[in-house]
Amino acid sequence: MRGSMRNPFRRAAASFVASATGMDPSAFAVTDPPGHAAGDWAVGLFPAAKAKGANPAALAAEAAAAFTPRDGLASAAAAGPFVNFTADRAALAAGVLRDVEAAGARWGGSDGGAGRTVVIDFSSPNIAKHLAFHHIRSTMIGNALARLHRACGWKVVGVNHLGDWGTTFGMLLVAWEEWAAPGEVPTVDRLNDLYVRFRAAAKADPALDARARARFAALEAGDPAARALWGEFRRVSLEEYRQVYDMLGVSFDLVMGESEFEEFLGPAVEMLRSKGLVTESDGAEVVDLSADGMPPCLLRKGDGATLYATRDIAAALWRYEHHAFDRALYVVDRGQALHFRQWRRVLERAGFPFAAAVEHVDFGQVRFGGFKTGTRTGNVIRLREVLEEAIAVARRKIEEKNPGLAAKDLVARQVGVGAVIFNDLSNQRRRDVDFDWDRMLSFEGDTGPYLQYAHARTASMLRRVPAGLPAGDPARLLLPEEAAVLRLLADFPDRVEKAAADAEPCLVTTFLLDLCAAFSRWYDLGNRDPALKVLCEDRETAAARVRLARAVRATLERGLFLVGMEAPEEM
RNA sequence: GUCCCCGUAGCUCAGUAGGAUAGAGCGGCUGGUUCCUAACCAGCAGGUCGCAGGUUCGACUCCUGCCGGGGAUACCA
Repeated sequence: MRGSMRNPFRRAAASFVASATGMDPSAFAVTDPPGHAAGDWAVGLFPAAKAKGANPAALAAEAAAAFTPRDGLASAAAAGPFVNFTADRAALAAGVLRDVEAAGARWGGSDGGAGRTVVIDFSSPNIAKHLAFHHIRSTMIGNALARLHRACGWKVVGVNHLGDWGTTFGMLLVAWEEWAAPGEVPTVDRLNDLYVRFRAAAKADPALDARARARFAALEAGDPAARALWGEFRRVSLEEYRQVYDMLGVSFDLVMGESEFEEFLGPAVEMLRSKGLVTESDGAEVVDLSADGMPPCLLRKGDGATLYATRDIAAALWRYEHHAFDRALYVVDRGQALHFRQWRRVLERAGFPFAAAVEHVDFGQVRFGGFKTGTRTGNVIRLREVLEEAIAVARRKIEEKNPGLAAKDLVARQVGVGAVIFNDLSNQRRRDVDFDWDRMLSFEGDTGPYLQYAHARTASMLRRVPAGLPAGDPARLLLPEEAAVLRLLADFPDRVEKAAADAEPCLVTTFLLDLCAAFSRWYDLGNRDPALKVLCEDRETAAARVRLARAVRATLERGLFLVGMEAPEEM
């Protein structure tokens, strides 16, 4: 955790050490002592030792000796080169509860992004195909980043940039015209099959590819029949996707297809040409990037058709023109890293100041049975199928564990979908993921349902809070297990901010796991000793613990929301 | 060939400003439920942090090389 953090206790620790050594607080990292046995927070004196050429242990001893209680810190003790700080327990509880309660629904957020706009390109499937399981990656990472940025005060424009243009649609037109039954109404299922069938057929008969190119050319030229059919393909795809997005709880501010950028492609190429960036190579128009150690960026094929890079350049220009972003995130798998490096370099070379604000938020690929999944290889698991299976498993669990539950179907959806979402967001996004049904459908251990379960337990407990409890004095929260929970709660705003800044949702999911573990340990104390229950006999103590439980519940709900998960009250 | 990512416990992963005995979950073995929801908690076993050098007072973390896995590498996206 950095010195510029918002956690007031960490700040206090850093600023004390800074004042004791005459340095800037930002020079010091505030860490967690191993197992928190020696204190709540620790500061290593290494930076000061380096600056002064002194022994860090001596500096730590000196600083600890000079410590007087302040800002919620009760004591400081040197341990080798570290100073370990222990919170004043009552002040820790009072400070954290006050912050959580005062922030209300905005807890964890900030106004750090106020006045700034971020455009987030996510999900962005190619239409006329199923949403495959791997689409969950861009969709849920992007959705989490959108929510995280909003929580940090940014204006967010979430864009679903549909792949609805290109020679693929020439193939589909040919396939449909060739193989569809008279009067047949297209479905995504059917289109997906036709696409696969076409590719197989084209292997044997190259003439089909030529026809596909011709049909796409007709589509581009505005051929009414081609346009109408394409429009129908697009419509049924969007309807199918809408259902899956609804299941996932995902929405967009803008749904735009590549087709809509058609008119900007020519001008974009001309603009680059006017800047002297376009050269001809083997009949194609390219931006030479050999000086940057990269292959050329192709703008136009030999036959004059534009490419992916052309469209992304035009789209970036459009987005800056219409949304004047301060940050633009492209949540796209790592396989396209070179494309995005080239694209960004072209924007830089063209002299656009916003080129520095665009980021490829890359993520690892999904593999199944050792192979990359994808429509082209036929190694496809449908996202919808995974979600439905998870919901079914959740439904069975509910029947087994909580048969009296009222809204079984609703909760089964929340939990099943939550399990799948959490599974995707629980690791660093850059890691490749192996699709594994057992892990996906596991509801125990470090899983989404574990988080939701902890939330449901707090909610359930809070429903039983007796009337007329006193206000709740934080000074009653003196158990070490309570301190552990409070320490974590105090870190929540920093984690949210860092997750947005690093575009890394797993900073929130791993935080939530830590919080749940700390909460569960605290809660479990009541199984051994009724006096350690939240709702214990002593009304003063119960009142204080209820406040802490409410803070935990609020943080779990908020954290789950930020990563795109539901927080059921019962399960 | 070149470039990028990864390599931490049997499995899946945290550990990311270089700092105190490397932490979880799963799986295995032991315990805990007259219950604020056990979808939980506690304990035990399990590690040459891929290998070899280097920088440093100090390296899982930074640098170099090697090995292993994955990806990318101009007219697909």
